[in-house]
Amino acid sequence: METEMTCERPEVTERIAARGLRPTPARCRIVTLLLDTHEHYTPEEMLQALRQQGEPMSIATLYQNLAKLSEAGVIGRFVGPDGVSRYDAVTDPHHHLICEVCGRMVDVRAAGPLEKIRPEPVFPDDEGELARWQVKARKVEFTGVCPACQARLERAS
Amino acid sequence: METEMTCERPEVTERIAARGLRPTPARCRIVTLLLDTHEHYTPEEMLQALRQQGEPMSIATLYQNLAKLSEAGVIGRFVGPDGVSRYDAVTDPHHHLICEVCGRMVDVRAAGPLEKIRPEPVFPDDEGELARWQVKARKVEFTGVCPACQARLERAS
DNA sequence: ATCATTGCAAACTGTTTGCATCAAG
DNA sequence: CTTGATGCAAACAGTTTGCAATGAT
Repeated sequence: METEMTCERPEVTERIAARGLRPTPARCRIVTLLLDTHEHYTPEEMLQALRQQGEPMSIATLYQNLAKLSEAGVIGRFVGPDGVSRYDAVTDPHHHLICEVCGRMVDVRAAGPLEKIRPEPVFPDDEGELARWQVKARKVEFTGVCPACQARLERAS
Repeated sequence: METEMTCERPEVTERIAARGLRPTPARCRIVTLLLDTHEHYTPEEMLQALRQQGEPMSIATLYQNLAKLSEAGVIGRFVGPDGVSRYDAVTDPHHHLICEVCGRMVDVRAAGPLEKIRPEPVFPDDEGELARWQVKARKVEFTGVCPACQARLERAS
């Protein structure tokens, strides 16, 4: 039972250390997993993935480290439409494209005049107040049908 | 202990019945609350609001009815950034403007060439697959600072 | 020696379900 | 009389925390 003291990959070690966290084995495994896939894992899914790699981890340790890593900006975190936290390796602001059939989600950038999109009131009474908001950012959630589901739907029709 | 058999307001009764649900007292109170405010209530907040109006309700009844009402399209539902469900009276597709300081959220429409905003890959490997997605909708989450928080921040500086 | 990390178990929060009671069609 | 609504209590799922053992500096 040898204990690996740092990550195998210097890339990972550096990424963690750069944010002032110690690159412990648990953290390295988490970050490596996220970097190698472009998945948006829930904690539970990560646990399974790590278990399959023969590198299991306590659920408490996982949650503790996910919190630290995401607070430090080493990994990204958001809450899915089902209310469950999800984590990914992309920390820069980005957007999501979600398949309305299977729920799959891919990271995307938004091309086009995003800054030109402005909020306007749904309720007329909000008009005045809305004008005094300072709008700083826009995040777009694209929904549609992924290629795999399009094929499946066609076949079924 | 008289039992009100339908809503006081025909508007509310109709809205519920139009979707094939019986306008029971509990449902009427929920829908009335959402129509009268433009809040995005969590179930817990609704419970408090109803209690203050002297019309409390069992938490189970509340959850059961929120599920039915939102599935039937009588009310809108979404999951907030904290992972907690929130409900509002707006069922048409719309967008949100969120204060990054206090978390307040208002319903907005998106003005501008929203259809012109298109997803493009973050990872080059996704390029080919991304082109084959069928993009159907875009939802924008605006973030910024609300007038009240702007004032508070100014005062503090 | 000190401080951070790990991980088990227990606590907590938001949500759902089983079931008995009550009201409506 | 049959079906649906209510509400209490128990069950659940995701997440957090207390704490003791372990490992790193």
